[in-house]
Amino acid sequence: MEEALGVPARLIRPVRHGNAFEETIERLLQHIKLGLFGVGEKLPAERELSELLGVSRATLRDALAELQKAGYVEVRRGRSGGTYVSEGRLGGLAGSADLDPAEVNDVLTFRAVLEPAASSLAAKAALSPRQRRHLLDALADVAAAPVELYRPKDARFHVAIAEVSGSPSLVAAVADTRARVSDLLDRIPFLEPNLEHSNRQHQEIIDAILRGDADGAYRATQDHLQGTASLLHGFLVSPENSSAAASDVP
Amino acid sequence: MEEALGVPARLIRPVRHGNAFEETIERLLQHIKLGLFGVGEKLPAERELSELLGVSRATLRDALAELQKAGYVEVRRGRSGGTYVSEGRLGGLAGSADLDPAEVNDVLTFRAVLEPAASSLAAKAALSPRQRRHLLDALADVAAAPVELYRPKDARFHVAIAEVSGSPSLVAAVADTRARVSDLLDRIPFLEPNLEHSNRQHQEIIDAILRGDADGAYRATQDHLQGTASLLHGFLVSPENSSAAASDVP
DNA sequence: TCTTAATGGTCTGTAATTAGTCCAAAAGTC
DNA sequence: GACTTTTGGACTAATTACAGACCATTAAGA
Repeated sequence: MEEALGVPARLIRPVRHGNAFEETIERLLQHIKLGLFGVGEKLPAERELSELLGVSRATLRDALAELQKAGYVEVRRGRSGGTYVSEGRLGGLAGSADLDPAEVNDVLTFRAVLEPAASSLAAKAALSPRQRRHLLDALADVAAAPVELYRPKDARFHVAIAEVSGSPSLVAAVADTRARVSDLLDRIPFLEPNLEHSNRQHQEIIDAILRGDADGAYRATQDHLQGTASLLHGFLVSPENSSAAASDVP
Repeated sequence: MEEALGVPARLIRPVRHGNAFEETIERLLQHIKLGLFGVGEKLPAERELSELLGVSRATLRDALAELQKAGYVEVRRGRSGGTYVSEGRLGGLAGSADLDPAEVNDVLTFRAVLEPAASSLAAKAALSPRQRRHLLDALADVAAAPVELYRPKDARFHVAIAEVSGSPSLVAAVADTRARVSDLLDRIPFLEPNLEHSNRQHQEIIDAILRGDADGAYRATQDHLQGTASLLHGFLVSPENSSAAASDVP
């Protein structure tokens, strides 16, 4: 695992991860899967969305056409038409497929760094009434979600916490990492999650944040992540792979 | 600051930040400024580098030509020729220029999340002799650096800590954030940094990591970041901008 | 010394991407 | 019902980016 420490090649990452078309599809899919655009809701208009994504309308349209063909969205034209997120079609096909241990460790470690910190920052921030409302809305939303919509609502909830932490970079990192975890979860057989337990933990996190208890929020979030971490680690056979990933960070 | 909470538009980021040419220049510059390629050292060969950066050789060459024109690198042809990092020309022109308070807060907050966590993870990991050596080398390197080379060596040191933390994503995030801080520092008048104090803190961090003291490493890193944070905050006039940024995360 | 290998330098054809314009449908507004 | 606005749909020309082949230069190695 540890070849070439310090050799620049190890630290040089690709500037681009595929062409604009592919990256746009991936980004849109990420937003849909993370519940950023709820089922049945409308995406921004093409002209606006292409602007937001920093991509030409032509490229965006190619990507949207692909998503439409795959059944993720429906497109209607005319005034108050637009691109609408389809029902169903969430959470991929629970095919097995091999988890890359390095990817699992990386994403779980990184997430264990980001999310508890986000909760802690949220607790320390002087939250406006709007922000409190936002958190409570997200909490209620995930608590009310049926099992098949749980994952996106859950993701949306955790991103909401990052949103009130005051750092856009942190929000982006949390969203990216959630998407990566989601992709990993799509690759393992579906296990009925313990929604009640999860919701209780969500409540704890929010309670701690709203009463300004940074340490409590940090620890509650840490505990909450543990479940997914163990689940994913359980699907890595080799006992060598466990390492310190997803363990706590003070 | 808090308009449109939860509205998707806020969470949609550009897929690309400019064209491939610009992104490549920026990335190379980042690597040079962060001391990834030391002064006088040779960058990987064009064919290899273009592969690593995921960009065509033509585009990479355009970018290198630009860097050459700006005096950052020198190019020699023939066998064992290549692209060499020039002396001098580091650390931009200490022009004043306006700091964007949002950017300052974002980057300092994010960094305060990432770096202490990286140190803590490094302390918890079972470090191989090579990894310990890598850390000690980086430490010695920064301690021996003359003032004009301090910034890149310092950055390299902190990236080295992230490298042994076991999460490539964390390494990338730390490197990116360091680069952003560096850009901000370039925009304020040069203040002679207290190198001795900084080096003592580096030593403390490494000591804690090597003896496996995660909490100690976390706190030492937190303290170390405080200096830069105060410095940058000092250049933001409005008292409203301080917020919780760069404060500690449990 | 001669050969070879590693490197940057140059060119060409193709594909992806963009910006811009105009068209067509649907729904609101008067 | 006629007009206007908002939306997706379709085309074009220009630019950017790419892959690949080939040339030129230099130093290492036989």
